[in-house]
Amino acid sequence: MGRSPCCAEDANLKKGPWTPEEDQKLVDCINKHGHGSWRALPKLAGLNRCGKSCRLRWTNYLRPDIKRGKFTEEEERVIINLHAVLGNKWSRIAAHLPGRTDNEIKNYWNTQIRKKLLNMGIDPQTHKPRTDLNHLLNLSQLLCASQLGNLMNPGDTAFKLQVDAAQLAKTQLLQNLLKIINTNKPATVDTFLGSQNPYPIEGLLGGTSTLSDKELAPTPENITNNAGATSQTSTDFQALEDPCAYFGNGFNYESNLGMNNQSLSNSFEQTENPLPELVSASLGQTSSINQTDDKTETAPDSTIYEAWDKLIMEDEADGSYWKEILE
DNA sequence: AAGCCAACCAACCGCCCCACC
DNA sequence: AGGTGGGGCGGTTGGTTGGCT
Repeated sequence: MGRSPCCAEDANLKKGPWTPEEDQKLVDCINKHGHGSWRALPKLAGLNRCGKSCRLRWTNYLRPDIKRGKFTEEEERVIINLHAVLGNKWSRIAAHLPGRTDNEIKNYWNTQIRKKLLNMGIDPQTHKPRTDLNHLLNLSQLLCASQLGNLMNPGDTAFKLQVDAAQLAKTQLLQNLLKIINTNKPATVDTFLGSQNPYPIEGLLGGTSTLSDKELAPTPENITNNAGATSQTSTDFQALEDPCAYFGNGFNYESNLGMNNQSLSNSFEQTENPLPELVSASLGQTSSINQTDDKTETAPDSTIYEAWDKLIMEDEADGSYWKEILE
């Protein structure tokens, strides 16, 4: 099935990094003849490369209008916003960023933005709060370990420390769940970018992260970046050429993504409770993404509550702890 | 100084789409 | 209408680089 590779007929074609000489040949040839046919171009240029490789080298590196260097904050916001609308359509996203190639944007997304969103507790694919429950599982494991240890080694100070840690974790979990219950604002990428709490999920769980420290450790830089994004409004979308055009008639990406001014102003008014709307985002609000990708959104919520129930059940043997907290 | 590791990014691969015959 | 070829796209790989121990 499928077509054979364009250059399969000649296994002697060169692959790998381009030399300056090859670059020069390619540029000269395109300047002289243009690139009418990529397949014919290598022969014309005197290159032992396949046409596809030439095209890639030209479009991703040698084209004169390519803008190199670091992405600006504005470019980054445009990428995030467009990705929320378009998904991994890198070439479509690149069309809105003059001088940037799809490959460059894709790399930047995978190496920088993706990590930033994960840091903020946002799923980079759905642009919604992460729904993996590794944190809860870890917490549960910690609780099990502490309880088991307590049973087996009642006099062991190390296990007592574990028990203390587990109780601290419980306290934080309870406090954060109460906050969430009292929170009812819609979740969008931009409310997270504008949030004062850049680690919504981590905040919920009091920092029992399962990602590596490098990936998730709150850094001054991250916090600064997030704070700097608080000025973002829907004008970021307005600044784009016309994202609506992608969807033909009737698609209102602003309202579907919760990007209208009302929701934005609401989100900024609630800065006294910076936690994300983990509950309302999936139980209440239904964005277009929700509607098209519902299958990924239902199970995690119930699992969160199951984990919560499990915690309560585990503590039922000794209910005094919860009585103390609730009092 | 050497080795290890993580991050970055250029380039490749395989598939898809579309124009042309 | 169906086959074929070329170009384009998105995912992935692997080489390079820089930081850390």
